[in-house]
Amino acid sequence: MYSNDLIRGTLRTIILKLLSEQDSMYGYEMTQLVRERTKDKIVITEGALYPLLHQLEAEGVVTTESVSIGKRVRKYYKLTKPGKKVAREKVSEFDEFLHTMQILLDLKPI
Amino acid sequence: MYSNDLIRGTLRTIILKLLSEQDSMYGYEMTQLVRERTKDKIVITEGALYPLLHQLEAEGVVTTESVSIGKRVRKYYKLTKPGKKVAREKVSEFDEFLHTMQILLDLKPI
DNA sequence: CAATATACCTAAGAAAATTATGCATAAGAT
DNA sequence: ATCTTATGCATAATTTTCTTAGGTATATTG
Repeated sequence: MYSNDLIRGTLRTIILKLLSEQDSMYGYEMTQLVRERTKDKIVITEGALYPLLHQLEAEGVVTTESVSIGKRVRKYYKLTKPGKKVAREKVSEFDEFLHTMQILLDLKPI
Repeated sequence: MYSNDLIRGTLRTIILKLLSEQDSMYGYEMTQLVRERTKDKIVITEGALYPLLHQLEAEGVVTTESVSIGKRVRKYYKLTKPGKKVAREKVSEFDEFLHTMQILLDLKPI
């Protein structure tokens, strides 16, 4: 698990990337997928995730659909058409940013 | 210039890295070096920088020395011995973090 | 001699996250 | 059977970190 300040600022990018791959996802699923892929090195907290998802919805980046699974409800999130563009731009901006940071910090490429 | 939320959380790492290369630097010099190296894509604001430098001093990561240049005063910052270790760890943690993000976001290495 | 660059600093407020809750159902373990 | 863990949503108080906006002063350049 990385210290918090590293992860700070990356959450939006991560979520948009996942949604641009998976077509449709619910919150809990996102937290688990990130844990899996990063071997618990990046853990998304719910207190950060849900407010962000609501914000994305308010911005029109995603739409939601609630689906009943037994007696529980899952809320699926899906990128809107403009949301897809936002996601592409955000990920590509982050990509560029990583390059810049590698140069700035004189880190070896992978 | 990247959107602010990307840079968020990276300032401490950047400063520690610069200090571990340059031996001794003053605040304004840091802002200029970062601008140069990143071609203005990352710009450190003074409102963020100086409080951080004071914090690093309070933590014992750096020591300071004020030097008069004509009638102006420059405040040079230098890593302490434990500070050097802190810097190495921080940069290497960030390096690892970048790798993890590249995998998570499925970005091509450079 | 005016504008820009150098050089430090702080304070108010915003933004994004953490931490701590809360509620409820489902599944697995003892 | 029942206790714990996992699933699944959510919010509210606080903290951290940054932006924005100031303030002061000297040095340099056009």
